[in-house]
Amino acid sequence: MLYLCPMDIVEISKVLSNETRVNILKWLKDPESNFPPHQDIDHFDDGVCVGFIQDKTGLSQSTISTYLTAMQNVDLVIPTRHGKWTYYRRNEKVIETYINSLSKEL
Amino acid sequence: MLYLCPMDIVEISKVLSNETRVNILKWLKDPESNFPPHQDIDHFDDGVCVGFIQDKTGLSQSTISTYLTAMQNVDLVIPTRHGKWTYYRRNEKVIETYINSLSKEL
DNA sequence: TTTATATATCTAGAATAATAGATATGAATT
DNA sequence: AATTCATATCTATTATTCTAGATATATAAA
Repeated sequence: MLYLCPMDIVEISKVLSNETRVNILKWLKDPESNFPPHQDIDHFDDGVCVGFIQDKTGLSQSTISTYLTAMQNVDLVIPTRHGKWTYYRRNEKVIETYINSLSKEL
Repeated sequence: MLYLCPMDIVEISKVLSNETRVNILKWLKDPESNFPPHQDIDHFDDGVCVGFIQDKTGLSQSTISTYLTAMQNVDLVIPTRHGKWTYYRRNEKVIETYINSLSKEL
């Protein structure tokens, strides 16, 4: 079983202390039912493009991009570039490790 | 199994997005080894007094009192007054429910 | 090779959090 | 009842986060 260090736990908690960012993580659990189908790609294997996430939140493009970058910085999500689009998917390993760490540390 | 609503999850995450507050929660898990013995009371059944927690953090009295009040507001800790002192202990039920909720929601 | 599109980054203002000093409250002590 | 002690609350300052508009970049399309 893997655990995060205290600092990483706090950093991830910061990211999760915002309702929009938590929602994004939740939506990415089931892209099929939370987002329209992509055009260039007929699957969600690499996640969801920024524009779809932005549309769903109603916040500005720059805000959502900033959020996703923050989530990526603590490895909660993984970006993949396909042409003009960046797709973001959950990093299940880190999410699980974070919860394990809370269970142990907290 | 009990779960918290999304708003409560975010509010608790906010409290946990600060290293000092996370440390306080951790220290309260094992008061015997983290704090000196109380004078008026020879046990930690109701938790630890504010002064001891303040000493351990090195932050000001008002800051620690504010932190503990914030933790109490989301039910992470339970205060008990004995004479001049307020003792704070962990609310294990809420901590467990928070982790359960993350496991399910996240 | 200009133009359009998607995303990222920069810049800045508004909102919130961190933090401590001063003051208030509540309980014990003198 | 005046004093002391522990904690809480008020007030103010600084630091950080939120958020969006403007701009930059990277890719695709014309």
